[in-house]
Amino acid sequence: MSKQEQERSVSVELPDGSVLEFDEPVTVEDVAYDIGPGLGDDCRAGRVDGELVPPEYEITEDVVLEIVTPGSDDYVNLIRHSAAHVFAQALQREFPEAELAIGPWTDDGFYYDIAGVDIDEDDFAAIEEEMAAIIEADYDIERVHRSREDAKAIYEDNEYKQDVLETEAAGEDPISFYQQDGWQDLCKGPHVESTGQIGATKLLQIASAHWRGEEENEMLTRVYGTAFESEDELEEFLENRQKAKERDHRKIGQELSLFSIDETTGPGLPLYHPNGKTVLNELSDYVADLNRDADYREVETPHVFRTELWKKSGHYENYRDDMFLLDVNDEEYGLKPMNCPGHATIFDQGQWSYRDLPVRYFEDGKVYRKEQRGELSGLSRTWSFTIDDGHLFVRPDQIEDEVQSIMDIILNILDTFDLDYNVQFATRPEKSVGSDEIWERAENQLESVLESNDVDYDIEPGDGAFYGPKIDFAFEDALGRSWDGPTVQLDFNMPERFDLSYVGEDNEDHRPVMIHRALYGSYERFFMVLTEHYNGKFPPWLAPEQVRILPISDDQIPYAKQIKNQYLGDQRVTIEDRSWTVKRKIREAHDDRVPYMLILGSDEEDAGTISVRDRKEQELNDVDPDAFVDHLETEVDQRRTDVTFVQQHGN
RNA sequence: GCCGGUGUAGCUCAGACUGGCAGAGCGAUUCCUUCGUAAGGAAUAGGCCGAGGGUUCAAAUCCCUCCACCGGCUCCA
Repeated sequence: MSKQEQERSVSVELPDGSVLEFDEPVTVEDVAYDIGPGLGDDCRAGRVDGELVPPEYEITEDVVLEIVTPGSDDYVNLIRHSAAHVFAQALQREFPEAELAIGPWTDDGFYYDIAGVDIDEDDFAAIEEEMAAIIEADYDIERVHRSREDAKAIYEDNEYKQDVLETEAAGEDPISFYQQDGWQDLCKGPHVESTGQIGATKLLQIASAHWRGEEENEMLTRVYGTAFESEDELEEFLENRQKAKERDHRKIGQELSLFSIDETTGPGLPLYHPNGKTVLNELSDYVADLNRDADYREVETPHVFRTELWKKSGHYENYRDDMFLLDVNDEEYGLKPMNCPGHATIFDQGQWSYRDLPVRYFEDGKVYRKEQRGELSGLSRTWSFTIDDGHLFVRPDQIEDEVQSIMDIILNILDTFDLDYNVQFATRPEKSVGSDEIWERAENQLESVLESNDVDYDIEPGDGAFYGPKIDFAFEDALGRSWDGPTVQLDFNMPERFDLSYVGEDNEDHRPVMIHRALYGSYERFFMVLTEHYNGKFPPWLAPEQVRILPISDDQIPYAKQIKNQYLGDQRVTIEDRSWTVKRKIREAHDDRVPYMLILGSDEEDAGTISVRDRKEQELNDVDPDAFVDHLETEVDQRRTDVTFVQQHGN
């Protein structure tokens, strides 16, 4: 290192905002010791400008630094990274022929991609036993550097590690390795100091992945696992994981008879049962109200069109392989994969003045897309689904206002359902139509709305639709997988293709801009998200069965009918008339997640009252039926999430 | 589409490795019970063991092909 460089100084900003100045060279560990000797001793890694690095990492420019110590949030990532190594070592003890690819930590654990070995989950026990032995032995985990030449020799027979040497580690010499107990792995760290510091670890599942995530590359075996500082945290994680599985919409969908997908009727083609359709209808009514309030006009288009339409729109060119095509009298038709070309055609039937715009259409439009077979899954990925699809035809000067008002509706909806979400702003993809100027303009307009609404969002470069940039709202399912929901997409392309126009103030023809927007996204997916979000306990306004009346004995069935007819004509109410014990009736109602049970015995009948029990196991006796009905109607009208009658009317 | 796993009663699952009468619990039906807060009792019915082909004296079980589902990867207008 030259003198000149040594004299250079770097500034290091710490999480509390303070800034320290150092002369180069300085490492993460040096900084830690500079702050305090205790911190220096505890320093296990650093997060430098967002990236996790080992203590020896040399800081060569101004950075933001967080010191990682046992107990800090990042420390679990070191544990998981080291657990991945322990797994790999254990694997190779059991299966010496196993070839290692890469083994990073993830949000909730780690994985290791391996090749050359045929294992399944039955092998986990043996490998975990070996892992436990390695952890028990508490081997030191040491970072060593080997020459590029040595590294190449070590991985002579491992094409994956060679690939890593040529890519991630390109230009590096020496190469960073970590070793424990004589076993080593090419790795840039960071890790914990010894295998004994891995508090608890478990292998979770076996899967597969293409090398480097490229479809043309070969398939590797991927073993997922997790690790924590303590056994308790692992237990908690496993419990949560189990609970999440219980919330799976496919399971709840069957339990509550919401929907089914039948092998005979076809894959990815959901059949909605009465209970599911009730929820869908409520959802549809809700957005129909919002749409009418925002001056949308409802339209309807058929499920099948001539493919001429998609040749015109450009979808045919891009997606014909994923469309369901039909031969009708030697003409090609296809099930519609999108609603927008139909809506554009409707717009094109009219003559429009600049004063008529924006024109806003909406339709609950069922579309059909032949998704990859391996992707079909419950309601999250289907061949047929319904989009609450809106298309706006606007003047260029109206874009921002319109996108803003769509934003308002979406944020309002998300609030109604109390949903967590992530927002992505997706920009121009490689395969796209439209000029540079058009794209830039569209992207700027969307981003400006995001900024002015103070929405947190990630930019996804190149992830936009082929016709325009978009804003996507994504939800996570019970298993942590992310799915797109609401969306706003600008489209400067389709108006061109359909030669849409309006007459401007200047009496000349002008090109409108099209905005595609969905509030739920697809009903299927949104239904899935809600089912899992509520764990099947739908808010009263959505619940397929809002009230179940439980007569104590058959003698009260007439009274039950009377209560239902007299007070609950507008609600979804059933009477449990099976000759079961009361205990059994209550248990069943809880299992069915019915918001409210009305329990009617001779006491209630004599007094003309009801006993109300809610699904939160709260109960109130001697209730005036009118008071209950009023409350329920309010909960439904206000689309409240919680059932609150008992706590609000109890003592 | 790719890799791996799994398909047995309405549901959850045993049986499969090692071929030899297709099972359990829940649910359903019928009867008894009429019940006061999370499963009352008894009996009965219920199956092309995903589909097709093969091996075998004999196939839920072994082999092949296909279909569907599950997990992951890739894709996703």
